[in-house]
Amino acid sequence: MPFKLATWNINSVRLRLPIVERFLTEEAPDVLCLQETKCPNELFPHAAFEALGYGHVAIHGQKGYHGVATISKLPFEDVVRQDFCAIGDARHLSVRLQAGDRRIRVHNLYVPAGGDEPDPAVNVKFRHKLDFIEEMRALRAGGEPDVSAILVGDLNIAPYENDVWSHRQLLKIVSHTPVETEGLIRVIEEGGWTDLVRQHMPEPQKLYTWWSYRAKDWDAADKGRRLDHVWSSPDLSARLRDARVYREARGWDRPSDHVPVMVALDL
DNA sequence: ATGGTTGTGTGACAA
Repeated sequence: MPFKLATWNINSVRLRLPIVERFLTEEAPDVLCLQETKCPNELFPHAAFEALGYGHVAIHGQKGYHGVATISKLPFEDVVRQDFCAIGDARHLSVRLQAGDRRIRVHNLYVPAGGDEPDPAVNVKFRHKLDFIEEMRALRAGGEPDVSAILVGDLNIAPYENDVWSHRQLLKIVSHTPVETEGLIRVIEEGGWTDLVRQHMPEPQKLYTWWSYRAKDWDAADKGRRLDHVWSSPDLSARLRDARVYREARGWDRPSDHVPVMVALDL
């Protein structure tokens, strides 16, 4: 049995419980990393996950905005919540677990969206996003001796040309500007990470994980972006068996604007 | 260029 790990920006874990339960039942990942839970810690729906066999849940939530959670069939040896940019946002959570013969650090991240104006001088949200990416450079695939690493999440950046519906038309749109895409690729390269989804489905294949709620017909227009990512250390990328984007989840009842992304590793 | 939708928690803001 492969080790399966998924990431999903759920846009309210409480409102989306029915489709999260559907995904867990149908696909049975060992670990599911959620972003935008929008749920204070004391209101997190633990019982629903426990009932499906996910007895190990680490949360980092806040009221109203942001929030990440890592839901697992496997126990955690360690949980860390990092306060990126020191402003108290719940945007990072990492756990260490044992899968097969590996110990794995799993980072779950929700990178700031960055607002509409891609100019850090006039838009503090964009400044925050660029600062956040800078701080991510400290996350290394080989950060701990004898521990493999996975980094997932809604990184709110589509780094490659075919991660957006039109490279040319999105070059000045936040999520695909050169300062963001180059910054994220530097995090990948300096950190020793491998983009598992692109390893499995290389450019120039178009790949999207997000479609705006604002489009009249998201499926027909298909103006998507690949904002959700799964990276790993090289020892794990050598064990990659499968990577999938669950496009169909965008059409489920009361969907998130993001869909799940899952990898399977032979461990 | 503009406006389009969704969620939290019932306002204004974030995405």
